[in-house]
Parts: sequence; C-alpha cells; structure tokens
Amino acid sequence: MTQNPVSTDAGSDHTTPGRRATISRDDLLAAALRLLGPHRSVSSLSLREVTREAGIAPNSFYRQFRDMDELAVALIDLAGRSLRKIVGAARHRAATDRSVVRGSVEAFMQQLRDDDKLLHVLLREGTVGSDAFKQAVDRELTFFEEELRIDLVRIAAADKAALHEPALVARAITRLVFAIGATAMDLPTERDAELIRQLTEMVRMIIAGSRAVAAEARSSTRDK
Amino acid sequence: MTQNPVSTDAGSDHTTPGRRATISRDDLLAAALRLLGPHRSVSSLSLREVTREAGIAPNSFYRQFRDMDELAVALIDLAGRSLRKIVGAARHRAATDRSVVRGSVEAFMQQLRDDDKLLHVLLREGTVGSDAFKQAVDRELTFFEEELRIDLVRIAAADKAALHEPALVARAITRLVFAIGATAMDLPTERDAELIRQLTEMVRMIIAGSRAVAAEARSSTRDK
DNA sequence: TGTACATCAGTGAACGCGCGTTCACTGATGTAC
DNA sequence: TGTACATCAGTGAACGCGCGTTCACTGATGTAC
Repeated sequence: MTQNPVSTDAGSDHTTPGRRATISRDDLLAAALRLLGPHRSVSSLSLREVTREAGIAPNSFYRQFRDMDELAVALIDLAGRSLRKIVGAARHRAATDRSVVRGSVEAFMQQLRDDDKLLHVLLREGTVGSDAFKQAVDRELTFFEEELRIDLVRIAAADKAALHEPALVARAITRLVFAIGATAMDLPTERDAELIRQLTEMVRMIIAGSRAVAAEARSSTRDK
Repeated sequence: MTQNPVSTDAGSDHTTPGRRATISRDDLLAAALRLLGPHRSVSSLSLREVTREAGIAPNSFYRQFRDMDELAVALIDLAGRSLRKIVGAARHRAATDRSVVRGSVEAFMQQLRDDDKLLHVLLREGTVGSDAFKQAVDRELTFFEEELRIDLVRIAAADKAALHEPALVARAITRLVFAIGATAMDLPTERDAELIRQLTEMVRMIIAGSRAVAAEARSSTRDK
C-alpha cells in the first residue's frame, strides 16, 4: 500500500497566541484514507469512525471540519492534486517517447494497482454525495481535462496532425479513462494487461477520430 | 415525472395454498424509486424509509427481500431492462435516418430529462455499493455494449466502412455516454443542447477513429 | 352450501447499537510583566 | 528568570434519534370434507 503523505497544509497554520495543535486536519484526512478501500467509500464513513481511527474524541472533529462533507471535499482536493502530479510526470517522461498514450495509461493503472486510496476516491465517488462534494470532483476532472488538452495540442503541433476540438477530445479521454478505471479497481490483477490494451486502444481511436474529422473538415473547406 | 410501471413479475407468483399478497416486491421497488432523486441515491436509502413510503410495517420488508442490497440489485435489473428497451427503440427508429448517433444520444438525454429514476440509478450508482450491486450494474452495461456492438457491425456492413474492434468501440461509447450522462443529471436544462452536441461529437470521433484504424491496418497489410 | 382447520402475509412492540451533536470542563501552552 | 494569567485544543458524559432485526401474534384467505 502506498504511503500517502497528506501534507497539504490545508489548515493554513496561522501563528496566533495560545494554541497546541496535537492533531491536525491532515491527521483526520489520513485517518479517513486509511479506512477507505474497495468496499468502503467516503460517503459511508461516519464521523465517529474517522475520529476513532485518528485516536481522538468524536467532538474534537469539529475543531478541524464543520462536518464529514467538508472533510470529503478536502479529500477530493488532495486526491486531485496527487493524481495530476503523478500522471503529469508520467506524461512528460513519456513525451520524448513515441507512445505517450500507452505510457500515460500504464502509469495510471500502475497507480491504481499501488492501491492509492486517493485515486480510489477520485475515480468512484463522483456521482454520489452532496453538491459540494460532486462539484469538487468535477473541478478536479476539469483540471485534468485542461492539462490533457494542452498536451494534445502540443503533440498535434509537433506531429503536424491537427485535432478536431481538442477540448472535447481531452474531455472524452478523461471521462472514459476514469470510468473504465473505476471498474478496474474491483477486477483481479490478471486483467490489467488486457485493460491497459483496451484503454490504450480506445484513447488512440478517439485521437485518430479527431484527426480524421479535422482532415475531413479541412478538405471539405478546400472543396468549396 | 415518468410513471414507471414496475411490472417485473420479480416474485415468481407460484400458486401455493393459503396466501394473500396485498403487498408485492414491485410495490417496494416502486416505493424505493419514489424516494430516489438527484440528492438521494440507492445506497443511502434505509429499509425503514422504503417500508414507510410503501405504507407497511418495517418487518414486512423481509417477506419480499432478504435485505436492502437485494432490493437494490432488483432495482438495477429493472433499470437496465427499461433503458435498453427505450434506447433500443430509439436506435431502430433512427436506423433508417442518416443520424443514428445523434438520434440515440437525443433519446438518451430526453429520457434523462424526463426524470427517469431508473435511469438515474443505472447511471450514477455503479461504483459504490456491495459486490452484488456493482456486478448487477456491470451486467446491464455489458448488455448495452453487446446490443450496441451488433448495431455498429450492422451499420458498418451497410456503409461498407469496416470498424476496428467493434466490441471495444461499443464499450467505449457506452461507458463514455453513461459517464457524461451521470454528470448531466445535476446540470440545468439549458446545458442540454450543448451536451447533446458534445456527446454526439465524441461518439462520432470514436467511430471515425475506429474506421481510420481499420483502414490503416488494411492498407498496411496490403503493403506487405 | 356450511363448517372446521391450516396457512402465512402483515403487525406491534421491543431490543440494542452507532450515530451526530451539545455541554461544561481541564489542563498544557504561550504571553505579559 | 519567575509568576500570574489568558487562550483554546482536546475531553468525557450525555442526549435523542433512526436504524436493522427479532419475536410472538392475528386475522384474512384458501382448502378439505
């Protein structure tokens, strides 16, 4: 299991007089993460469970968060930041390579298999929960899309192969990879290779489709 | 709000001596559906809530289902059957038309906007819940993929435009539409037109990409 | 048709449990002088 | 440096609540004769 640092400085340590702080927001976030797994989702965690795991009294929770929903949102922010860092690194590492797509997909699956709880949260909990929670998840997905879009445009320019609506391509890829990734969490590891192949193929099809549409649009404009 | 018939004959009405049956499995399923909405998911429903809504005593629940999980799975079966019927009809209606893709996407969104609770269930609850529940959702998605695959092959044959890995194409389209659809549930209706456009474009890109890859593979084989 | 009986769908009451939240508190830490 | 004081992070106990589940029951329905 990957050790998640949870060093988000979420509490904005203002140095005011008279304080102790033996327990921090991060401690609670870390405790919540420890409780998560294939069979425990954020929405099923109780306040008392988290404080029990963190080793503090239930009411101490309120010193850090208004309620569990606020903790859940903080968890999503954390997860998004963590994942973008990882996949971003993988993408730039592979950028010199020919196979950016496969490299990124592999990095993604690897992270999934390392049992990254943060990734689990982001992948599977986007559709259930409070509005604030759902918005937090959507925000992270949008960040992802934007980074991917920039990469796509860059690569397209380098390859001299224009893309049709790169923003849409980025969105489609992101949502698809996340959707398939979410189901992958419950599958045995033996299926990973096949899943990577399928995901890679899907992403390539989307990009090829975008190029085809772009080429088609260009030629039809020329025809006019 | 669409009136959902819930006439699944789920209880297998065996005519044994001495029975009454003033309440049925379907009554409980209907009650559960009534409670669902944008802010209530199946996993957050309690047994007592459902029986309250159905107007029976809490313990009567056990005459129909072992527990809430069994009810949730029954709900998924119902939802899958309902949605496949609707989209299947839309697809065949549009099959004569040129725009199968757009027609299907529109039918899908229309159903979503009719506040079809069954659709909500299927779209958004696939990743949280018991194993049995998740498997039920996955089963329905797989049915969907298979029907779509058959349609794709049929259309490709008619158009004389071969597809690369139609099964993968069907899977990508299904998962993508469901993922985007799930987020659409929370958006205001004004965004629908834009969403339909995006979804249609995405699906077309996937299909175009599949054709492009197929064409490329064919030409490279010919080159050999 | 009428009567005695068996079945079992649905009930009312009760259980123990974990929950979120509140309250007044305590005692270590940091500050002022 | 030493002392008195203010702050406030964390606490222990208690609350009322809705939950899932159990139990022995009741009374309408269908069956046998």
